Amino acid sequence: MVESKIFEGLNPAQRDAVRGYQGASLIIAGAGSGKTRVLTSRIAYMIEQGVEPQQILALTFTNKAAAQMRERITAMVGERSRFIRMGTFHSVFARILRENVDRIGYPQSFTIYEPSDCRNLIRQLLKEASLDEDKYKPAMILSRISQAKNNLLTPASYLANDSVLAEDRRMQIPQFAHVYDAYCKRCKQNGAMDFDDLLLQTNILLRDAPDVLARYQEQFKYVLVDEYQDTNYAQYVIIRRLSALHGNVCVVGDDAQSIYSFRGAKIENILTFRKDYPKAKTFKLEQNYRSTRTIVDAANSVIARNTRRLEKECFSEGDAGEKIRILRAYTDREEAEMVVKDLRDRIRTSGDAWNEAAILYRTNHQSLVMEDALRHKGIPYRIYKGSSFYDHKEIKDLLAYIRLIVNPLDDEAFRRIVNYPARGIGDTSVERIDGLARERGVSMWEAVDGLVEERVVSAVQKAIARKVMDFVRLIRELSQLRTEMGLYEAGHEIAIRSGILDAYKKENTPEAASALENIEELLNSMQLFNEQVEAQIRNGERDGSDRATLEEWLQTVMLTTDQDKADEEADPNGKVTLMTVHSAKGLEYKYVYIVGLEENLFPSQRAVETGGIEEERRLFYVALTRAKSVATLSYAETRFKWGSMEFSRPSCFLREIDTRHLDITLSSEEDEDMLPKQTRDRGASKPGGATALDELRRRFDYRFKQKANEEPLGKSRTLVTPSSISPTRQKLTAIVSPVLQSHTPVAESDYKEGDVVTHMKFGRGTIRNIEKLAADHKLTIEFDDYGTKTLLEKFAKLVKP
DNA sequence: CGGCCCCGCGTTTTT
DNA sequence: CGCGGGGCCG
Repeated sequence: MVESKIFEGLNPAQRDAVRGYQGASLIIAGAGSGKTRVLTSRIAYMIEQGVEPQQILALTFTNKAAAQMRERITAMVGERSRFIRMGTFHSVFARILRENVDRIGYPQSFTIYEPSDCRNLIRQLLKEASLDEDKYKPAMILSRISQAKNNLLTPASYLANDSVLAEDRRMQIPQFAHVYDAYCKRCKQNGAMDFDDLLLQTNILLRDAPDVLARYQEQFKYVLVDEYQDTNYAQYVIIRRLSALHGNVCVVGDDAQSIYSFRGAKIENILTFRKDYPKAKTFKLEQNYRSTRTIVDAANSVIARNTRRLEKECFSEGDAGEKIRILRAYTDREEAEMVVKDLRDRIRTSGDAWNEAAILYRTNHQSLVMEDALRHKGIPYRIYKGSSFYDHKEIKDLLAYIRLIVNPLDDEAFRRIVNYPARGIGDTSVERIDGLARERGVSMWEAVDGLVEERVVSAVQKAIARKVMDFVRLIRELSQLRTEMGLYEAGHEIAIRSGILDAYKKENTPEAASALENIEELLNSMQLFNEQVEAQIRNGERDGSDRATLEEWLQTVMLTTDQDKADEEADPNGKVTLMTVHSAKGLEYKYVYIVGLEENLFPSQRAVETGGIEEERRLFYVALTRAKSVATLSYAETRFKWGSMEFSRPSCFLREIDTRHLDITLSSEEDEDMLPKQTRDRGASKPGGATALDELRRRFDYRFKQKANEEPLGKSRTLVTPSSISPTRQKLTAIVSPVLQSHTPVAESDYKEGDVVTHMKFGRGTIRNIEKLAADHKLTIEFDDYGTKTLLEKFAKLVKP
């Protein structure tokens, strides 16, 4: 039998995974193992074998992944791919919900709450219940609600669950269950679902409407799931339910890359898949086509320390490549300079474009120092940040108009725009409308009628009632006009008649200009959406009477982030990419810098405290495996945290990399002590030869005495900048020395309590406290003009007057 | 009713 | 340090 072209260029393991599409399958796909290729080839092969595209349901986590997959499948099987039901969990089930939502008591025109709506609603409810926001922190309530929904705990089941209730009491939020209950009731009353509802309500629908379940079970003969390691319980149950009839469920993922537990992802789903589906076939994609052997082996040596793993042995058949270097810096600023210098040298000598390099960090704020350093050297960069466009106020406002037009029950939208732009309806009036709504158990929109019906109305109240009615009329008119004109035209009209466009046009600021641009972009997306729908109609994929609607566009917009369009800019040489490790998942760069490898940062303190070190290690694994040719790691020994200097110790992950893959540039005698310790106790020093301690002294001497000697004693103590360090010395810094920190004796401080000193910036001050630290003294100084500050003696540049 | 100031707080975030 | 929210004042 002639094998299909689909199999060309696939290795045996990949071929097996493509071919075995009947029944349940687990495809364990290591980093860079061609996962997407296998998944898309499998779908293409299924279609080639006669499976109807409509019978295939393929679920992803991002729109980008879905689009990419569809594109690749189209390349293999052509336009038939359009009929595959493929998209994100949220978008696919939002659509299914929309078609059946009457079965679970929501209006067909339900809108989707974005996180800030949810938070506002929670604040509202806390106020109504007279609960203290200091104890019931909205963010915490929100995440707990999210957790409950992800675990399919409805308010009713929550109230019946002693263990979660006990947990609430322990967390000092005994009333949480009632807040949760009120939240769900209010959402339903408002005809609104949050992101988590899209999964929870889908479960409720499939549970309570057996005919609906049966219909989709029959339709989706094949269910495929990408990034299975990141699915939560709600998603897990949906998958189980939908595939129960045919049993053709294929999940693809990598347990080693499960990094979203904080959002409810359950690594158990992939770990125990074979128990859930005992007849499942397992395929392992273990060959890494992305990275050098060094990188793959180094990553393996780290992840091997995790206990909760699926058995697999990833390997690369590429070059050994360069060893991994570790840059050690004294401060976060110096770290940035070293990284940027190294990066620049790398690009210059290789002739590669800037966009071959990425700087990855654990937390977003770490980008700031990196940006400074890049700007300073004039290197083009871009920050890949996960903000959606509805983070912008102007977008939220315009969307609120559209939401209210689509679904007048949406109180959060109502509240947001009833007086925006200002039309003389103040807080008091809004609260009155809200009061009426609560009293009658209806939405604010419906309660407005009550406002005018009120028997006793003063002149003022009459005036306000008139203003509110004007607003209501405006929304009604806008709602009317969307049936009369095209999508884009309606959107434009809404932007004008709401007054939003005017408000920004009047304001002659750069911010206003950017707001107008964003609005324009949003309107353009309507145009684009409309064109897409028109094309579908022309292709016969869609009924001619079924034109693009505002509802449909809105739903798409609410479930889209602008991640993918931030991709490439016109710059021929590209830009260096800066992003969090989380955002980097799925991406790859020739040169990867992982910065801030320090205890309490990466791994994060929280993770260590809550026993989440394994996930943190997976995160590091993800970071490392982004690199194609060269991975460079860095850490700083001190770092600015919330305005003050903090000491940091090298990350345990640095010590977990098999030293064979590290570039250690020290002489052998020093190696013994300077190497990351994998077995030895920290701080133990070897008899004879140079000890770690000696080395540390030498370095400090070098760094601080040298400078001090050049200048009049006691005048100032400057930190040596990387550029002033000799090349050989710089190599010296390229090692890990986790052993040293806490055992360094410190010379007495040059100061004593009560000393009066002068600081460059803060002026005159008095030393109030001196705290002895590992390698320095922490001075608490009360400045005459700047209040009390904590400074490090080494860096403070103090002068005795 | 809106603007300004001060206080508190501060992982990661595909939807 | 930098942002957002709430409170207070004009």
